[in-house]
Amino acid sequence: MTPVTAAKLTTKGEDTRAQILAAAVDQASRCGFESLTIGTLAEKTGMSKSGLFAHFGSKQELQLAALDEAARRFTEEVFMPALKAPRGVKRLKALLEGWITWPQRASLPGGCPVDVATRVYLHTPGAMRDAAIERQKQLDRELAKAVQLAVDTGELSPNTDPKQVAFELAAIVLSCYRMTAVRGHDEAYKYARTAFDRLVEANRP
Amino acid sequence: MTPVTAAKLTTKGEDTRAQILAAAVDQASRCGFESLTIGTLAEKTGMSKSGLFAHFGSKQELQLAALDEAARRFTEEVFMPALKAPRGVKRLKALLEGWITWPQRASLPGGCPVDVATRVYLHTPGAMRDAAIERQKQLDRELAKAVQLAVDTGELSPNTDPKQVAFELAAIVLSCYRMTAVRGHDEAYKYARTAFDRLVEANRP
DNA sequence: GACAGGAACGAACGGTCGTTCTATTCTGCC
DNA sequence: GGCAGAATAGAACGACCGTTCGTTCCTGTC
Repeated sequence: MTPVTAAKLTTKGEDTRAQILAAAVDQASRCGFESLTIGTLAEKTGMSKSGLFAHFGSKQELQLAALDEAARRFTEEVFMPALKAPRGVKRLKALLEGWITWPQRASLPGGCPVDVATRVYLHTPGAMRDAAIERQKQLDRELAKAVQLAVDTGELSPNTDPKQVAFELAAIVLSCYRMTAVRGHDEAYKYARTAFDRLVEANRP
Repeated sequence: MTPVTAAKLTTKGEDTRAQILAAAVDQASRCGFESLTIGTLAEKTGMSKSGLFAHFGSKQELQLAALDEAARRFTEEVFMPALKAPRGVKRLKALLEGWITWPQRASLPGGCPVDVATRVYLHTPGAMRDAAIERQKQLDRELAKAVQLAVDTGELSPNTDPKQVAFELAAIVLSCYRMTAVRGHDEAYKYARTAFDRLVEANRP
């Protein structure tokens, strides 16, 4: 019964661990990282609590692993694709589009899981909070870099403060997520795109 | 031992209830509404679990009451003071200032509790989610009204879409809260104020 | 001072949580 | 094919959760 279509790249343990994490990210996106109970997750994956637990050793490790997995997916499904767009404003636009539409595309009904994690743990000191903040810092740096490239191409004014624009880009995304829940996707996307256009326009040379 | 400094305006029950809610808002702001356990709150107020519980009848009622109380405070401490500023851009500015600095001023280390509640319950259906979303809708309406006044005074272009500007104002606040946690108050305020100025400038007649 | 009603307490409930332990099944390697 | 070790199961634990119940205390009224 061993699959012959591919050479074995992972042990069984790594495989189930990946399955668990996929379910965990889904669950965390749906109902927040706080809702990541061992029991629920065990039921969802058809495992026993103890069997699942053994893969992580503690609930915190499970949560941290789920956060890592979510961040990995964000990089893979939002950030990397945007790099295919030519550097400059087009790439910023691709980044925004990917970012705001990702939850819908990736069937993450709770919205960007990293965002969810940050929201939940921002004010409760601990390892999860530290990890979430670190992710956000990293994101800020990447965002500012992408803005700087748009300055370098001459599409944005040399006086542009990349960190300021990164702040406003994040602002658009956060407000978009909020409005998605309050008024639905369509309206949220519309406002976000208009805000982006105005942000770019305001920083033209 | 009855206080004689004032006529009795509240019964003892109402008084302790208010004390409980004050502690609840503080706790919710610190660690999120999910952390509002009966036991923790009882310990914090020096009451017994059952004595505290009797005031609300269920945990959900307690949470809803705490959300109401937080919203009431927001209205009282952020929205109403801003109405003292002359209608138009100055009032918008006052609103933003009050909004972003409120958590610090009111010793709400977890940030605006209504925002925290929205973040936590946005994706978990139930009464708390409904209540939080209703608050946000209400806030959007008030924001758009305030923007409309700035159009009426001629400070903003007649072509201005008040809902769009309200979206971007909320965006600034959300990004400011995020950055407060990531990089501290000073930097967050600076970016927020710059973003506000740009937003106003972009909508000049 | 007796009394009624609200306010608060203390103990206990069933349930779920994360975690631990031991036992069993499965997998990969010689 | 057999064996070591990983992977999983099952039962049980102490802690805490929200909630209930009966009792006690306080407060205002006659």
